[in-house]
Amino acid sequence: MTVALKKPHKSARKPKGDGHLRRGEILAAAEKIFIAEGYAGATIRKIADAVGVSSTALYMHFRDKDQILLEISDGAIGQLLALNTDIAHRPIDAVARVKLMLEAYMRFALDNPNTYQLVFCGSRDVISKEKQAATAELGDRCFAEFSGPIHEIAAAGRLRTGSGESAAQVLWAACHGLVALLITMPDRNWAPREELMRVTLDGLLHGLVTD
Amino acid sequence: MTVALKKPHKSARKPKGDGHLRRGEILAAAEKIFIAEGYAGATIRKIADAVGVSSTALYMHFRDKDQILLEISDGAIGQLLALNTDIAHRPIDAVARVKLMLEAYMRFALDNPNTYQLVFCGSRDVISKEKQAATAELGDRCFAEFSGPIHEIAAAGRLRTGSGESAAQVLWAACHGLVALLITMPDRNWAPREELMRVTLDGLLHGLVTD
DNA sequence: TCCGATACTAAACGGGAATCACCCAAGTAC
DNA sequence: GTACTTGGGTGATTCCCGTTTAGTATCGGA
Repeated sequence: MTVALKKPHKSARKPKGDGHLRRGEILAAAEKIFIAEGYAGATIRKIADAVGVSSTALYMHFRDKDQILLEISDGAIGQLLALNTDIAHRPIDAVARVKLMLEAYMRFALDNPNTYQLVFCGSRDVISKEKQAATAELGDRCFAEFSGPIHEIAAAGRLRTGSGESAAQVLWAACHGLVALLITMPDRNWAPREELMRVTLDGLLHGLVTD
Repeated sequence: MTVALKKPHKSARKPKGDGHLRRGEILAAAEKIFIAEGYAGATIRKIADAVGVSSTALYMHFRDKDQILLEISDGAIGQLLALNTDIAHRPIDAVARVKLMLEAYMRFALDNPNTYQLVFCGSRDVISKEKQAATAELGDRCFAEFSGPIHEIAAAGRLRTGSGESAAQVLWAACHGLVALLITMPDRNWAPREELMRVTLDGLLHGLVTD
């Protein structure tokens, strides 16, 4: 019964994880490595070593490497979605909601650069399209949440140019561009991040939305 | 003397490329494959096969795979730089020059998606920082060329908010974001590209620059 | 007590980039 | 002509990757 009585097996095999405990262990280890070393750095073997298990064992719990990392990303994107829905329900001006959402989006990206890259900069080179299904759907819901207030603004006739849809896409793209460049080229001579974010938001909102 | 007299060697070895001809052959083959299949698809072996040479031979002419692909990118970015310098010297309003440059930038990206991704979306995962030296320098010169008219605008006191430097970076980032998303997520429900580009440019310029 | 399911393992596969030790042709010096 | 150098070429090898295969230890239940 007690652990101490366990006879040493001939193999150094790790005992079964009780229940679905092992799955969580793998995700936790993978997340740590992924955050520290990015997609390419988080190899199956490294993750397995960190858990103290053979690389093959990961395939008991996950279909492949991408599933592990996308599952991690799902968690993170879920947080982003939660932020967005929270902001969406605040009783404030639609423009203010848009601003808050985009700010939250950019801070999220800068706080989780590897996750952000995996989900939003992932070329089809690195990760195949079909596997992204679940994560992409979460991203869609984020965007939908964000589109809400934009369409309110459009419906109120406050868009200086373009449709609500294109305005939403452009706002998203501009913020994406800023954080993507900050993440992938961190050594450039950037103006202070806060100012860049402010200029992006103020500039675009002032240019797109009439008072 | 004549080629016809050449005795067949025991090996099917490809004869030496005269002069530095082989180097060009490799670049041409690599470019074709890279454009068609992207970074991961352009493997050393595929390129070597296309040239009709062993994979090892590529290392006679290039330090590693990245050097080949970055050299290709240099050519493309050179074109972009030429476009920018051309526009820079036109006798038109600074705002108009900015607009033209950004438009040219976006069209270039959409026309050369793989090159664009390699240079501007390249995570450190995929391609190490030091190797980017030459290409990054070209990119810098592009940005410098682009910054010129922006600083003119700033000097004329026509900037509604932020410094010239931050305005330039924000404008670049916004355009980057748009094309990066269009390239990496081509299947989304995008508004027409022309409208997205127009709304981005009109919106931001209207928001940042006073008449 | 045996049995099947489950969670694990070592070993191997195939394919990437890069390197190794060697090879051959051509030029040049003597 | 003969030796030496040099530059472009090669097949085999190394190392790492994700993934697969075939086999093994352990456990819950009949």
